[in-house]
Amino acid sequence: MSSWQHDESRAFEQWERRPLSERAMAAPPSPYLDGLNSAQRAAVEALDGPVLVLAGAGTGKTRALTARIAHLLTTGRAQPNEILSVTFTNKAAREMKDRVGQLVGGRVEGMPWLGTFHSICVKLLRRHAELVGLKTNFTILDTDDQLRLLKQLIRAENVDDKRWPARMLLRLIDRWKNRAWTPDRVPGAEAGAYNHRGTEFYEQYQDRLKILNAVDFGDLLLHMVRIFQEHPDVLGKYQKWFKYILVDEYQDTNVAQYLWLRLLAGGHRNIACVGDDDQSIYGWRGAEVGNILRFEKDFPGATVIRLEQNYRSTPHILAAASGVIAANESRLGKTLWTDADEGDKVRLIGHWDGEEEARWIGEEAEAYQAGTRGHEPLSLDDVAILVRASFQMRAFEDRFLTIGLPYRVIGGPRFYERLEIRDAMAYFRVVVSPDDGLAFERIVNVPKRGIGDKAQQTLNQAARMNGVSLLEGARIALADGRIKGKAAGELRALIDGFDRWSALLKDGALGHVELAETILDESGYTAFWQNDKTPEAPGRLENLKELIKALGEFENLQGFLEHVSLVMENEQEDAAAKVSIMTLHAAKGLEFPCVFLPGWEDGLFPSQRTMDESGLKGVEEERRLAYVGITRAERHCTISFAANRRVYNQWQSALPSRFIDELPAEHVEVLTPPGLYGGGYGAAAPAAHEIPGVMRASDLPEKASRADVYNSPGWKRMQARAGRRGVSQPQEARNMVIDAQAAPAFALGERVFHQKFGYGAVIEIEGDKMTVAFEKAGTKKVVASYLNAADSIPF
DNA sequence: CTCCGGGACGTTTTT
DNA sequence: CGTCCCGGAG
Repeated sequence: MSSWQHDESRAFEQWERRPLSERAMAAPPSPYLDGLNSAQRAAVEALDGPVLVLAGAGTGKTRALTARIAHLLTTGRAQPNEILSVTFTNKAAREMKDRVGQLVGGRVEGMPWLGTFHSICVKLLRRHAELVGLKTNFTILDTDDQLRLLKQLIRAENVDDKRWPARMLLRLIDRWKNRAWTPDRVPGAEAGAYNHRGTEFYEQYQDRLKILNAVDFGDLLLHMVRIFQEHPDVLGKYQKWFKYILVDEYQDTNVAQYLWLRLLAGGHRNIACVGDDDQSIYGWRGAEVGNILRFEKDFPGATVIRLEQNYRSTPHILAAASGVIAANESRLGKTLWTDADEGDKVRLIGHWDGEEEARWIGEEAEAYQAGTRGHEPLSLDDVAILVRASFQMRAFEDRFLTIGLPYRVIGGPRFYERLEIRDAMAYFRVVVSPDDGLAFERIVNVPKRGIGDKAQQTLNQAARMNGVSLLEGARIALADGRIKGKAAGELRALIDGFDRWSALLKDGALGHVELAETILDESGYTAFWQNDKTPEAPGRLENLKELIKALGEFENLQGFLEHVSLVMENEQEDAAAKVSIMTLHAAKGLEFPCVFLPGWEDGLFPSQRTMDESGLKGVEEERRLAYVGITRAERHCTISFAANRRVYNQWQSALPSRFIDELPAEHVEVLTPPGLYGGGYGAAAPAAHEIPGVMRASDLPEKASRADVYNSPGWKRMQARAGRRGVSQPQEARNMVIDAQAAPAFALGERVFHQKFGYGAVIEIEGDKMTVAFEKAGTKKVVASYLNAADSIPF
């Protein structure tokens, strides 16, 4: 953490140690104001009425936001529990809590109402659940549960779920909930949706949720909006209680969130929204840029503050980003500037194909690391590759695995989405909330108990006929003798298990951690994975252990379940320096000294599908994504594209992205593709251009041209080569850098284990490169340091 | 219940 | 070219 934060908290502690009389005579110190620029300061001090802070990328938004909270607290305007402060992600919430804590010297015992929209809504909804027909221990369904539920409904209506997939219906309902449309308020224009039965299914779905005592993510907001609308007394209470409201990433709010905020701010209107219309990249999942564009109309008399001084990137990078985003029509408009040193131009390079692009970027990353780019050596942690779509990652993974360049993929499946975690959670859910039929259904036959489809149908029937939960239905079916034989015995044992565990939960005889372990052991779930011989099994057991460990940090099972469905993340810190690979979406909010932006080809980026579905609006959102990508870079930014790319293993050619034309030429250095031009581009030092220390949007850039790239000698050579050979495979990798570190010794024929490919046998050894015949993944060439001896993997 | 093969599909994703 | 899902066969 930077030192100013420590200094400030120390100053505050000193202040608190002074005698009361002294403190009463002087204004409290406000060290959190130190070092803020005037716009940031304005954003901190404009406390009353609606405020919109338009915070460009890298302009110190979080700093202003946290200082604002510190200011509210220090001036005594509000107690910590009277500030409602909303973010989108848990990560953002955590960061804000940490930083506020540092600013006010840890004096604040948490801030109960600083959190994500969803976590705050859960808290509120638990208090008022009965107002929407729920019990206070309702469970939160995830996408998987939702899909299974919808599938049941669809099948019950004899609808062909091939033609009308549950996914489609789920997306539809999701969209409607994002817009705060309850089934009765879905506009007529949407009547044709899902074969004219969309609203009907929506209604059924909501009915089922109520019976299950469950909500989905959308409901968390929707229920609260409804409660606020229908119970003015409840709303009034919270309007008074939350004296100040702060919202982060306002451009990402959907209609339901907007309504929720507007209702809560309806009294005093002390609402401060921070956001950047140019970074709105979640329109496809319901975010309404309109919310931020309309702010001044929604909240008349609002103060609008622009944060425009950028502390992250060099002028060239900023100019490139500004040049691109300037092509968008609907924006509030900001002019980012910096007084940082000029730095490198944004580099642009075209490649023959995607594999060559990956190869080149791998070498560049190594060159930055070694410091042979004419700069200070960088850590691999400082290097990021940001792609439009996750399938692009594979080319990089393959390449980096081959050359032994350490990398990490950010994103991917979350911890709580893993099979074993969800199974374990389902057991806990039934114990905590016996009405949760979806959870019961999930594990009734996991591990295998001989309770197959037919038996499950019987259970469902019994539950429905008697209007009870699935668990109760199971009891009835057993008593009736409708379930017989092996299945009956197993089912009885399972139900007895749940009764026993529920009793243990109630009388608290066992700590919840022990209880959880008991459940997993007695249900046979742990043994199920211990007996499993697939390569994934050890990892899964490991994850279960982690789950139990995490459980220890909570007071009870319910709190934990909530945490896992709402919060739990999958980031194990690991010390080794690695190149980061992630999507542009995942990169929002992050920054790296060195950024590579590959795959800038029309159809890929901007994505064809977005253009087809959303036309110009879609292109604008893609352009904002480009803007987000470029503005992640602090000092080095390299954009690249490939003329040919293998898509579903077919070669396709593409034109460079239209966004490349929008890059201002004077801030871009066009490189010549490697291996074609007597050793490359490296010698060409950038001409020393005069860059004003402060950039304005008025220096509007001439556009770089695709022609620049096409006319480069390297490109022409590539074309010539293409003509000779037709569309072809890329050339074999040339001599690769051999890793100096000693390779672990493996014998020919030895059984080995690889994190990604599983088990295999070594069939060829070439220095530190092993050719391994993997049992599942086929024959691959990999670096020995990625392999373990198979017998060293614990079972 | 489990296994295998045919067929469809193949952005972005948080909570 | 893979992967995933579903349905039918064993």
